[in-house]
Amino acid sequence: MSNISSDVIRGYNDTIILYLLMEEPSYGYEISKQIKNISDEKYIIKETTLYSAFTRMEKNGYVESFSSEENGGKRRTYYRITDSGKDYYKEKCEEWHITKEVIEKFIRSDMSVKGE
Amino acid sequence: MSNISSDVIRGYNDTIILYLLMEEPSYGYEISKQIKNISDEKYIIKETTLYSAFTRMEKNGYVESFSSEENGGKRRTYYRITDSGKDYYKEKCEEWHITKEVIEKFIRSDMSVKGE
DNA sequence: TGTCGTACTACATCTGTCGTAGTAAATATA
DNA sequence: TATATTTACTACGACAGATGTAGTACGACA
Repeated sequence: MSNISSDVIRGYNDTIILYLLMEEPSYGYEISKQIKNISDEKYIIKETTLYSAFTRMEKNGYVESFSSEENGGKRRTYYRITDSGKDYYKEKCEEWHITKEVIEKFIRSDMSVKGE
Repeated sequence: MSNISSDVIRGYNDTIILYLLMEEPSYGYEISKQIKNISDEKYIIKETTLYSAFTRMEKNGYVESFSSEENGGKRRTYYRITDSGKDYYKEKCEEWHITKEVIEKFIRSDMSVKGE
């Protein structure tokens, strides 16, 4: 129903993006559509959040960028995940299980409406 | 093993504190010890994070503070959850299930070591 | 007497998200 | 053919929450 904010997911945006880049190299617009689709419209990442994540991750060495103009002439900046990025993704997956368990100790499931 | 950072839990610190305040009114030091114990030392909230959360939540009307000097003479600032705080907690619980589902669509469980 | 545990407060900095705005090419529609 | 919409970004400032560092002060224990 309600769509969640980037702020709630903060710290996992990079992970989400890296997950998609593990399938194949991609670019901003495509990634944002995939996040929207996969999350059933529940999470729509802001453009600025997405592009700043790319910049940050390239700086950290988790992704590499390259340009392509093969298609139609419209230039895009593609990103490819690096080995370091894969390691980081893996770490985040491990951390997620711990984080989830911790948070759930403080969530009363009887107070929330399951499903939607 | 590794203990998680507040940043990952960002947006859920208030929820965690409110959960504990639903049991009974409490104060900073006590809350921080409870978080540490309940999370099996996996999450140790920073003092500054905790106290700024109190200030923010009091401003938002989720908690009310009161002083007590009954015990030993050592003064403490206690916090009590308000009805508004209970509503907020409930909302956050509902949001959590959505957030969790969304994030898990981007987590490869085969890449993470279960248990620890 | 000094250290440790308790119980905070103040303040400056950092990081990631958000809002607003603007550019520009490609494609759809009228 | 003209215009609107979609695609694909970039720039920049604001903001909120977390962090680091530091300092205060009282009580208990050795």
